[in-house]
Amino acid sequence: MAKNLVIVESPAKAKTINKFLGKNFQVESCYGHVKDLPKKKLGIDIENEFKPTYQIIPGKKKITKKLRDLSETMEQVYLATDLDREGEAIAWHLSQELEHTKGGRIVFNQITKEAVQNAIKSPGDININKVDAQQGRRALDRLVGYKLSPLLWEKVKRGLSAGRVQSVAVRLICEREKEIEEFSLKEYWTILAKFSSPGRKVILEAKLSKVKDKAIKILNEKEAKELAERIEKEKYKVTEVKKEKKERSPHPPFITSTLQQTASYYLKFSASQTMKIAQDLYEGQDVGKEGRIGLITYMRTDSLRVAKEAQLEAKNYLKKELGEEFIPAKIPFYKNKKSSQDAHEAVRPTSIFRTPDRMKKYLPTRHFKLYELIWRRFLASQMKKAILSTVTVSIQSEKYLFQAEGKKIEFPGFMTVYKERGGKEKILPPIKEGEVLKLKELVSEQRFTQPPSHYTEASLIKTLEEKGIGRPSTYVPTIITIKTRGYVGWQKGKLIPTLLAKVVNDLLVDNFSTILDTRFTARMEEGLDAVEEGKKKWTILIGNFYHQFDKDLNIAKEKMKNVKEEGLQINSTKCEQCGKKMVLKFGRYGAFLACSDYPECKNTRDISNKTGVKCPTPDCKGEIVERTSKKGDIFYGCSRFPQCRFVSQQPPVKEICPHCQNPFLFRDKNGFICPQCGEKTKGYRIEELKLGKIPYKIIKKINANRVAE
DNA sequence: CAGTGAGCGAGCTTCCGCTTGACTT
Repeated sequence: MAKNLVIVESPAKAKTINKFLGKNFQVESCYGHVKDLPKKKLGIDIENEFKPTYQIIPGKKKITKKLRDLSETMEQVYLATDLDREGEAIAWHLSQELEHTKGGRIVFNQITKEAVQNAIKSPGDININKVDAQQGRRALDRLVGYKLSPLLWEKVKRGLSAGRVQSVAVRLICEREKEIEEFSLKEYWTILAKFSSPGRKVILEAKLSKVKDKAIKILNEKEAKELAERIEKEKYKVTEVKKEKKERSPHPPFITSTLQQTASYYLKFSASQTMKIAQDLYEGQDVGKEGRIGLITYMRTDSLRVAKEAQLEAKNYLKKELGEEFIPAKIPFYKNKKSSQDAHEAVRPTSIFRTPDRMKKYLPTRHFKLYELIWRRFLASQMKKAILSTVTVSIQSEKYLFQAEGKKIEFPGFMTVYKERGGKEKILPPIKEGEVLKLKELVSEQRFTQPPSHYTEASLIKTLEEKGIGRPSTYVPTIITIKTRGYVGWQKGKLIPTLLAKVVNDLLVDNFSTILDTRFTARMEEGLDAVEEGKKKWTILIGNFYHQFDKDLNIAKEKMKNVKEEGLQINSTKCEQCGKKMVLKFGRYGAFLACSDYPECKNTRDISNKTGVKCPTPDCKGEIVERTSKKGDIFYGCSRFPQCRFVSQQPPVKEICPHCQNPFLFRDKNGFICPQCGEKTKGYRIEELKLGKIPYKIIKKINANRVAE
């Protein structure tokens, strides 16, 4: 029987460490937090120095009892929870619930035999300042969440929620939407020339970049045509061939946020899919002789740190498999962000020698793809920089400057295993300074300045992470929460704020500007750091915050618009029964218009965003309206539903049909489709003309961003 | 890919952060 108990947070970690410690040790997991504030009550005694009431989390009673019973039979009990704030609090909670914790508090931030054995040799005490920082964080989140949410139940709709993280996330999404709505597209044109070198078959494509030493600015088709005519009349020669060498460094290994972003970009995984699959890889897969083994390190981390052992292994692998020339002179070091809690390593393969090729037959497709991505990213991070050479060719006439850019990989370095965006080579034909060129063809292309894009899960997580809002374990749950509350809808992977989100966000920003500030969390963290350093009591920190918050709350209770009772006037729609104003309210099925004279007049009306687009169904007199499904997906359907059942996931685009001149098109797989005549069209059309002696093409774009209002 | 909110009223909704396995349909 083992004499000593070691408690860690994750069962997979327990299993690994069990192997390191031998027969005298039993390693068990507490599965995260075991105690917390009660769910149904505030659990913070505001009158009494914010004294928290903790209870064993209902679902954790069994595991807590198991650990307590075990602790009775053990000589030493070591608390080996994570070394971050939350881990310290878990250790503290465990120390309250167990028979004894004589072994003490031990910490390690990488799961290697040496690190764990060293930790056992030098136990310490629970760091109460760190625990207090956690208590401060917990209390603040509870106060904000459990005071703001009920205010919203009273003022807007039952079941709503607000919090330090989710409300800022919603704010970001709302503000981005506003920028997009306010963006006005500006048309501009580019001109591309194809040159040939006399006597050779070489064709060089170059972009017009300057007119009489000034940057080009072509605003419309007429200007483009006039310019093309003048360009055609001049003589051209190569005035400069500029070569440069550039180094490109590999990305650091993955942390949770970058893993989610990159898997979204390359593999089209949702953030929660990525986490689920990564969890499977972490917990272990059956891989032949080795049996069931964890393939990657822990996937919820904010640290770029890599165990020395893993770096040496990577070096060995490179030496054996790729060659010494890929090994950098110095072992790479990636510096963490200030906000990193550094409890776990970066996400990396547990052994670089378990190559994706070898693992392939043991893994389902998606698991394989994610493993390969993690494996490549890590190996790349341990490799030499790539060296690229660029060449810029300038072709000039008296008035015009054209430029062509080429790119060549001189030494691929890390790019051998990890391809990047924009990493493609473009080789220009050999060309010398002073060479006279002949203009063969001109192409004018219509373009539009593009509005900022909607947030996706991945880009929202990126922004939150950059601002230090939320933690690796909460990015996915936060997104799920704001979706289930009805604050955001889906449209092709884009996060679109609902009317509800906009109304709630305006109320919160107006009344609680401090908390809704994107820098609020960073400021809170500074305060918590002071607590952790023993410079400030957590109760004073929270007291200062609550003092102002309570004032804001009281003002808001008085003055905040009660949308639930009065509704919100959003347009000049009149009630067709009594002539009074119709106002916006939020019901079980989303937003609707109600008569402002309720309860005297009980008239209600559906709200839908009109697009001004005719229904494409033959003989249907309906109009396309934007709607939201039960699941929160945004779609476009006929206003005559259920008589007409036309639906489209694609929004109508404000572009003229080249066939019938109907002013709206829908997006289609390969381009666009006209709702009036059914004509399919690509995303552009090309007009071919003759300009003097040379062919001249005009490419006009269909701008998919010009969504009909 | 969507059909409904307001008859009445008791009881209830909610935060962020740490971790998965044990439930039923």
